[in-house]
Amino acid sequence: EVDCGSLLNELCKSGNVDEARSLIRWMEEYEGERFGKPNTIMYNIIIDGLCKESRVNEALNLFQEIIDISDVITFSILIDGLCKNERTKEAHDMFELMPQRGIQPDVFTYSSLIHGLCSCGQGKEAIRLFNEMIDHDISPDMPALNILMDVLCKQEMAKEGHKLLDLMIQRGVKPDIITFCTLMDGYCLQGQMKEAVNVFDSMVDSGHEPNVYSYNILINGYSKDRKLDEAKQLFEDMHRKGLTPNTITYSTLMDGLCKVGRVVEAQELFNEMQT
RNA sequence: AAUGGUACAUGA
Repeated sequence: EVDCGSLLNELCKSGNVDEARSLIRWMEEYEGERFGKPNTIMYNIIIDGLCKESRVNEALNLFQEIIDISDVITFSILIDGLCKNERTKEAHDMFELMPQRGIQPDVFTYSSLIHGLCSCGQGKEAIRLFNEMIDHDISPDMPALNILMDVLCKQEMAKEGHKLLDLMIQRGVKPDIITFCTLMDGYCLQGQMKEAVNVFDSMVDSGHEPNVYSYNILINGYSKDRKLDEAKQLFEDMHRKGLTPNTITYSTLMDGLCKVGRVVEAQELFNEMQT
């Protein structure tokens, strides 16, 4: 059973959802002879695999077939899948149908929907849901807090986000590198580079080695603020730390340079990137 | 120890 689940998982994660699906069909057919019935976990693996390939309709069809054995994970997978394919309305509907099936949303379900709503500009509703989650005595874990941080930041409420960070520290919850990066990006979005750099420093102080995300975020902040010398400086710092810039690093910096007319430097970067 | 959620750029 467990090994079969692992196999299905391997297949899905390596882009062979169809193989995994046939395997399940096979199990359904030979049920009782060699194997037992496929269980909820196995179906969840397939449904998630389909969603991750943007085949949400197929995922929904399979869901209809196995709705009687679906669980909170099945719902979370579908809500996430719908949201990531710009179908937040349906995700929301599905969320509201859960209690009718006797399934209560958990922190993953809320997080998926909150994140989805935030990504399609429904920050207010996202915040309302976060509060609803708290009211239901579901305590936010690190990813859930990071998602809330992102919601606040994308609403240009970096200052509120900063309060959330302080609150976490005060309560003995150790923010992770994503918490810091998300807040840095929030300050960058509002053009508050001094604050962003402050967060970068507190990130380092709390023992997190900056990664490519941390640098990309600050480089982007400076670029958008037309401070290309600072941005280039960070690009150098990054090298000195032994970090390898990625495509995002290059396109961020090249875009910034182009937009202030430093096209030659952008071209140089482009050449460097090819090697 | 089989399944779900979180951070960065450009472009249409």
